[in-house]
Amino acid sequence: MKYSIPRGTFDILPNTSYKWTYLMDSFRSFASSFGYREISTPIFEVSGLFERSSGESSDVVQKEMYRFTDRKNREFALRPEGTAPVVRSYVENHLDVLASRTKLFYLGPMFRYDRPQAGRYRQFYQYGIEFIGSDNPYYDAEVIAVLMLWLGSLGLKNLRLELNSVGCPNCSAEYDKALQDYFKPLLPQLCPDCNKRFSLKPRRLLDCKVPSCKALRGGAPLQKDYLDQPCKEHFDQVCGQLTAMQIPFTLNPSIVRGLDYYTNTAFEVIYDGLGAQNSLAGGGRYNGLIEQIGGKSMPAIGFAGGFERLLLALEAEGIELTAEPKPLMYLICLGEQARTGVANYLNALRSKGIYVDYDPDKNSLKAQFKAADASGASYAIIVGESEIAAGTLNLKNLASGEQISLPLDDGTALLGLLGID
RNA sequence: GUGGGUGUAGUUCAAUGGCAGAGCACCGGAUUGUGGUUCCGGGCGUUGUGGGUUCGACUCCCAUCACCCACCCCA
Repeated sequence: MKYSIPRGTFDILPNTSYKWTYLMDSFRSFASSFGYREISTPIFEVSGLFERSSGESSDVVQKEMYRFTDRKNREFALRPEGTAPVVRSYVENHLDVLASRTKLFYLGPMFRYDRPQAGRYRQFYQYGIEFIGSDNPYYDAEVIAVLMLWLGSLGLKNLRLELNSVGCPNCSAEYDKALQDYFKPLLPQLCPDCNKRFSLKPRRLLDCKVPSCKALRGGAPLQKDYLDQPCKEHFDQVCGQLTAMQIPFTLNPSIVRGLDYYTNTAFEVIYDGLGAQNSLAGGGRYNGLIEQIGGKSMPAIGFAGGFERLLLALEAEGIELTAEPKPLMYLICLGEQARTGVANYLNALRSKGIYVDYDPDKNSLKAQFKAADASGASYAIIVGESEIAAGTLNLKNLASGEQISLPLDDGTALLGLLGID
């Protein structure tokens, strides 16, 4: 019986896994220097956590969650996003008592039952940070800065940061009403999806892609005209902070985050040229979420980004962050006696962190040299019967062809020569 | 969930209803003690799967599965 991988998932094979490792390490160290510390939560949680936080009506909850019950009929879901679990952990472990400001980052797989597409998978990997504990607009800018500066540090150029404020529960309700007033007479001309959006999430009317719908929203009321005074001030200050940090952004009034918990600042990083799924990362403020999940009221802001799309973007710009690891040396043996005599030496080098390639099934000198070249090794170590007898080895520089003789010791002679200790 | 496209060797692709092939990769060899180039040799693969039409199907039809792309949604 042959098995195949579940739809919408992928294996990270050795020929690309090193890129993933590099990116993850890079994110870890970048976030760390801004004071964020790693948190890891389970891959599944009680379903109610996501229903309450993301919103019962959100697509993620309605049709994209992988749900299951365990033997005692408890209802769980594979996590579709990272913020709710982090906040759950924050509340459950009383991190708010330990410090008034909490800076967290996370990495890991998320799960959504979507139709797979370019840049969209059913199991996908996200990186993200969450800042909890202050409504200071500086932190909005800091969170965005971590994201933009990190992406910039990888060498990406064609990025666009789009910014909006979705207001607080008070003023956003008023805005929704204004939108409905505007669109109500236009309903017969709008697409069926927009007709659903009208009552469910009026804001979604603003980012429909149907041309006829696009044409009708020219005179729609703008969010910024409906922000109340505190929300407006907050947003202005966020913009000011970003400008001071020299992080370019564009205002986009139609940015609507898909999950219900967002308040005030909402942003998205767009990378054109990835196909339809052009959102590299997104996030925003969620001042009401912590209380909603059972903690005490705490302002917070965060973002999440997708590794798959990031890798696509890097590839699109031809950016090679790191090369596939290659062996430093290739061990060539002639004869059984040499193989036996060199086994311990091979282990000694490898134990000291030297990547040495070796294949005991290849016999001819020619085949072993071919393998050494193919492996990309810089040096060949050549040992035959006469070397064993003399207690020496030959070290050959594969690029220059230069060859010298060294003692077959515990590796110190070789490592010393190469300046590795 | 809806629509369009595509499934042939490890891979990239040929084969117009009439014998399933090539490049690359891989393995072996050209006096098992000095490589990369070159040369020679090495492929019966359920043509994604299951049905159907036909004397005959990789080719046409139906179904199904998978992948790609788009809608939707979002990372």
